Amino acid sequence: MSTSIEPSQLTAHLGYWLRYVSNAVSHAFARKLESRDVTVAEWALMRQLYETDAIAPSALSQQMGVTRGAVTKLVDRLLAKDMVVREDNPNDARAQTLALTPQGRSLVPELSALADQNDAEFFNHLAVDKRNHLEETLKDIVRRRGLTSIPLS
Amino acid sequence: MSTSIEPSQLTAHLGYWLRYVSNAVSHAFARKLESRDVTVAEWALMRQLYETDAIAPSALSQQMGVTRGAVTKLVDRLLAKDMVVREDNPNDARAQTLALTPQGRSLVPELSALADQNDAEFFNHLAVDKRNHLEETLKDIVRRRGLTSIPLS
DNA sequence: TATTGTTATACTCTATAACTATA
DNA sequence: TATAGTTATAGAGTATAACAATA
Repeated sequence: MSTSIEPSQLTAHLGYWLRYVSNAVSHAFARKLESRDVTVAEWALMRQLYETDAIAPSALSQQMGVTRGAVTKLVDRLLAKDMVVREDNPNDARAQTLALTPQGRSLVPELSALADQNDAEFFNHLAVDKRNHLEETLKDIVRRRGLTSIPLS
Repeated sequence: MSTSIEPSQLTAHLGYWLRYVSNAVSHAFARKLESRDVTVAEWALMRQLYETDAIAPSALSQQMGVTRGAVTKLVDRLLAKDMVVREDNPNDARAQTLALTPQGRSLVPELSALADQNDAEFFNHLAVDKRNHLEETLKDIVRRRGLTSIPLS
């Protein structure tokens, strides 16, 4: 089922289209998040914390697929916004745990609604089974990511 | 078909997974491109030029879904690397046309091979029909992008 | 020695908006 | 006035690598 969007076999790469769509979706989402003074990466972190409250930064970095340094920076920002708390681990003076503040926790559903709205703009025209397919396929790739190289430094 | 990756309805967003996977794929690809001294965005531009040689920067920016300013910067870099040429349009002194140099053109298949290799790492475990589905769905979204907001400034 | 988290540094990618030259 | 392209500025997002503290 070739279309005018695919003029050459040489340049038909899934990674390319993935990046193209992801950039557009994330950019539109960033605009929506501006109203709540949250960035996309901050949202991703809060979303993860919402699920696994409380968690060590190192574990979070692995779940998010980014470095510990990146987590440090995001958390610094979210601390300043009173969205998360950082606590020392009494059992290991090197370790910490992160958790959402009540304020942060209550914001997540609002952000989630914006994400739903953003999703709708980009994916609602797809048939339901196509949408589900896309979701399953993406998660399938995530499950496999151990096989490939994501920075964990 | 719920899995441990989806612990909450509240946080099941396609945009989230798209970004997660896209980041991982692009990062791994960036590492591969380093050996040719090309970045991912430069590759995207060269890929587009490969298909529509020669083209105006403004048209290219629309095809790529980025601003004209972004194209200017990428082209500046690719000029320095002798990958593209920038020519004045004799019919309109404001306009230009961009094209790949012979060197740039000959590099594209090499980069394409790296992209294939990268795709393989992330998508080969998927059944063929799932992979095709993913590609079609992504292109489907791109076709619709006129409906949503991509910066064109 | 290994691990946890931080920090310094440096990119890439991209936008916004003002600007210049031309139409 | 409108359009083509440039530029100045800024910020998000992220990595790498060295570091300090602790285990």
